[in-house]
Amino acid sequence: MSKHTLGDLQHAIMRILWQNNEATVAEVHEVLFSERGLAPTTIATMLRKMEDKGVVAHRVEGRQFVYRPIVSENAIRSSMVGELLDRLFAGDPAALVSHLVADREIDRDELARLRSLLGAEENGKDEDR
Amino acid sequence: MSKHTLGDLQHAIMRILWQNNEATVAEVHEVLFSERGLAPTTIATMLRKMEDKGVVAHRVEGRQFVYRPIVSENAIRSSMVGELLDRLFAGDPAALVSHLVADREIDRDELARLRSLLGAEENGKDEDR
DNA sequence: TAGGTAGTATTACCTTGGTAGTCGTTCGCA
DNA sequence: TGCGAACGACTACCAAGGTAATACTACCTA
Repeated sequence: MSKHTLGDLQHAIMRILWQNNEATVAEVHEVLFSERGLAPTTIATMLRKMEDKGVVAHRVEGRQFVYRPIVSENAIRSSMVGELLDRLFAGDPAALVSHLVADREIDRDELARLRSLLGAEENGKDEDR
Repeated sequence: MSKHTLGDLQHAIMRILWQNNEATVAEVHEVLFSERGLAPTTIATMLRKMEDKGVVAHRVEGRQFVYRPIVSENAIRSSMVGELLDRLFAGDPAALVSHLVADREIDRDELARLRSLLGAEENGKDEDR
């Protein structure tokens, strides 16, 4: 059941890898440098730690490491949402949704979209989880 | 805007305080000892750290400290759900709900409840935020 | 072929959550 | 009236996320 929880930076890195399928340290750094001015070694260190954790893997190309994600965005979402669900809402997803609504995180028109979304789910989609 | 994120133990402690309005270290320990066999000093230390963070406060009664929560469960939920929303769903609550549905975290009958819930929200509740 | 450079490896440090032992004080009871 | 129990204060560690300087290595070029 994995239990892959990612920190903020780790998630930012994953987002880049998910988008590009794979990326060198330099490529990841380029994005994260302009976004938050991080040093290249920070990215490299983080990627190594993430490889230890088993969320990414790398192959060597010339003298560069090309990293790729080995857990899907959906799997991460599932485990992190599941954890939040257990911690904050005693595992009850409906309670989470009702919080969203009560908290006005979801506004009028979003509600409409949601309602129709909830109306149309006979699609037995499995995804990779 | 607070940004009060709680760890697992911290949250477990808060749950007790929210339920009882206030509690001594011994009282919190009693619950958490039977649940996870923690030492009393662990609870005391955690409570002190939490007071530093500003999520609880204490008053002295005899030689005991009586702690009370100073942030509401709703405030914690808001900040933690908000953070997850930003991290995992680019701040889009509808995307979170749709993940819940797609992931089968929400089943048939829950969907029904939800749908009616989404139908009835003219309650301009403010809560304490 | 020597030197600069690109790029990874090592090492280090800070913070926060979690866990708990030991220390010091004080209160109540024998 | 002295001693043990109760209880908070201090101190100490570990893990993980985050951040980065420094060290090392190998390649490319003048």
